[in-house]
Amino acid sequence: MPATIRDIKDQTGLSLATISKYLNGGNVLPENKVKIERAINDLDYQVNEMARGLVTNMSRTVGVSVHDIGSLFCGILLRYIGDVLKNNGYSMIICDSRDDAKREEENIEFFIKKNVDGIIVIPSSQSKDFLKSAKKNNIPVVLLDRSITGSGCDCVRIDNRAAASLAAALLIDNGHKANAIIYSSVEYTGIERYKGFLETMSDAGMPIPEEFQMAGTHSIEHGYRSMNELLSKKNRPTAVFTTNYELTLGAVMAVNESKYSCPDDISIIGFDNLILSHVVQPKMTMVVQPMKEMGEKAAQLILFKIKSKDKDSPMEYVLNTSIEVGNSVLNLA
Amino acid sequence: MPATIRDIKDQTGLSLATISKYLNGGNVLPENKVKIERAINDLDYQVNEMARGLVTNMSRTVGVSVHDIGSLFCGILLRYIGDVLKNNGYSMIICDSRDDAKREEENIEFFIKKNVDGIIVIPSSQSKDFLKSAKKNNIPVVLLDRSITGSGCDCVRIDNRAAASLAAALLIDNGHKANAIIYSSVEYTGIERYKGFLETMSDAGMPIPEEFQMAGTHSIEHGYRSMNELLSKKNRPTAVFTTNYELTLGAVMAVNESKYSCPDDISIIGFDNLILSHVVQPKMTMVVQPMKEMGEKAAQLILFKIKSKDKDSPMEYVLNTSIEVGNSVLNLA
DNA sequence: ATCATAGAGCGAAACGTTTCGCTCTATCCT
DNA sequence: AGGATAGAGCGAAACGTTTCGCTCTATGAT
Repeated sequence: MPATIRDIKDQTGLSLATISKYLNGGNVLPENKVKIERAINDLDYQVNEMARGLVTNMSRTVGVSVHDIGSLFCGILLRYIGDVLKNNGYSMIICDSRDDAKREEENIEFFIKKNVDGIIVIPSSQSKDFLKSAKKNNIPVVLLDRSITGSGCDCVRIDNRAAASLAAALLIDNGHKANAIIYSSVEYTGIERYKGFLETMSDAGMPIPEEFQMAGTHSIEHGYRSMNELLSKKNRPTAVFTTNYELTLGAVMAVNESKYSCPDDISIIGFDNLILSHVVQPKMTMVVQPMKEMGEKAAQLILFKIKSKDKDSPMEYVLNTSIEVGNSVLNLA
Repeated sequence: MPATIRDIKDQTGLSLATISKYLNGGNVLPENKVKIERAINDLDYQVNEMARGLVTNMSRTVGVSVHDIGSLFCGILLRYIGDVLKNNGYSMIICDSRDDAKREEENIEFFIKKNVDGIIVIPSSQSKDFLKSAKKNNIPVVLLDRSITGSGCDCVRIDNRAAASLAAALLIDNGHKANAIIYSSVEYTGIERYKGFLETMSDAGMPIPEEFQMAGTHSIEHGYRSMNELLSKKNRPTAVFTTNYELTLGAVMAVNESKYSCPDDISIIGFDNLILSHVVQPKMTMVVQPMKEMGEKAAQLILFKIKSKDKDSPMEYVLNTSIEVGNSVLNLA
């Protein structure tokens, strides 16, 4: 039913090869160009991507596996990724891994079955099992947000240590001397932020005591429980750094439900400025990541990898973070 | 490089037709079945979906256009849609329309260019322009969450009037007599909720005065400004019904920043129970939609439409809502 | 014993592109 | 004027499946 290149051949009298050449950006005589364009218009022709894919072995599709499609963080990244891909004629097929390494691996298998040209992963864990099948099928992979140690993969992320240092510096500037950190110890990202924070504090002569280092999972629960624990101590910290969105959420919940208030009784500096900062009271002070840049860079990078088919040494883009100042940190200085 | 059906033919000595039949669930002799399965394993064979698609004219792909991929609401729906599709061997390609009718139309065009078998739309507006190209190409469309009047389209949604009635009934039960509504007057959904709320209140002998009917866009801003306006009135309402997630967010922000507090000075009943209800103080009372059921139903429906290739009269699934009770509504009774 | 029938297998055509290697024409240089 | 060259066009093969319509065998009924 839909028009094919053959219909265009019939209307223009040109050969399939010439028309195909035109469609793929090759040079044809101006008069022929006019003819072809008219025919395309008349017939409402659209390239059959499956036929094209069969020959070229390219689907013009990128698979994106996100650690949690229900998270705002991923949603925002997906927006920017999608924009770049679409503008380049690529579609994105999305799978949710729900923070589960096994599911993540299945997603990659699924992508391969669907003949994607490239894969972007917002990893759910440090597991690199999923890389195997991608490597085997020679499909380029770009990691976004969280890198995986020793993966040898292309990656777009922030400098997590530096970001945590920013947070530490801000607390120091505001005169806080009893500081705590609630972090995720199950991820590279979280551990880096932890290291950056501790190092900067130590360098400033204010090492963080063990009991103020709250390790745990990447979850609202961990944030919630840890904050409760901190608040119940005899010597409460004056400030807490929560190293990701979920932890920040949980910590804020805990404070809101307690008899204490922020920032008068406890200061909080969070991570990832999403909608949260507009709705909770007081307005949060947060370390923010350049979401737009991250998403766009990841998309551009995977497109480049697809086109260049290269074996170049993996690239790593490390983007800068900044602090958005709200009212959740009290000035003690 | 990857194995083809021809390699299986070589290893088993069977014909292409027989192997294809097996792959598509047809009957073959038990001994041949064993042979084929062994070959598939040995060769690590995977069907080339593009070749298959070229013949069958099916891509086993569904396009999903969401009104805002950055919204939690869409993220959650996408999770459930994705699960069902993937379990059925279908991939979903996602486009964001950012609440823009033009972009929505472009998304559909894009889907068609990509040869999707079916389309799910979480519409961004009442515009039905985008339906044209889908109809022309004979691709089934399922509307999710928001129906479009006169579209004649399959649809999965809640009964918005009934949902609003629930909210009204709860306020009435709690003895509220001065009630306001902040709603989106630019959407069918919002208008239905408005009607349901007003009707139930009228029936109870408590019609909502004009000045307590806050019409506007579907946005945090509208919720924020309207709540501020309501709070500044001499005769404040005792309760406010906010008819969607963004409006609820905005309204809560306004109250938090004001000298008033919820629920002591003003009660709020919101819509769409997302993470918000856990983090804001007090815990919100909300009308909740059955997200899982909605997503899954929409996916099942589009799969059915694709398979049955039918011209049946459009189906409409209307799901039930419920109320999740928190502490944001004061009992005056 | 003969015939009809059901089930399984097969060969070949078809799906709609791209691409390889060739021919042809027109241009430009010497 | 003759030869080299660049540019455009073309025919045909190839990509990896599915499917149509046929043949063949084995079974069961008469």
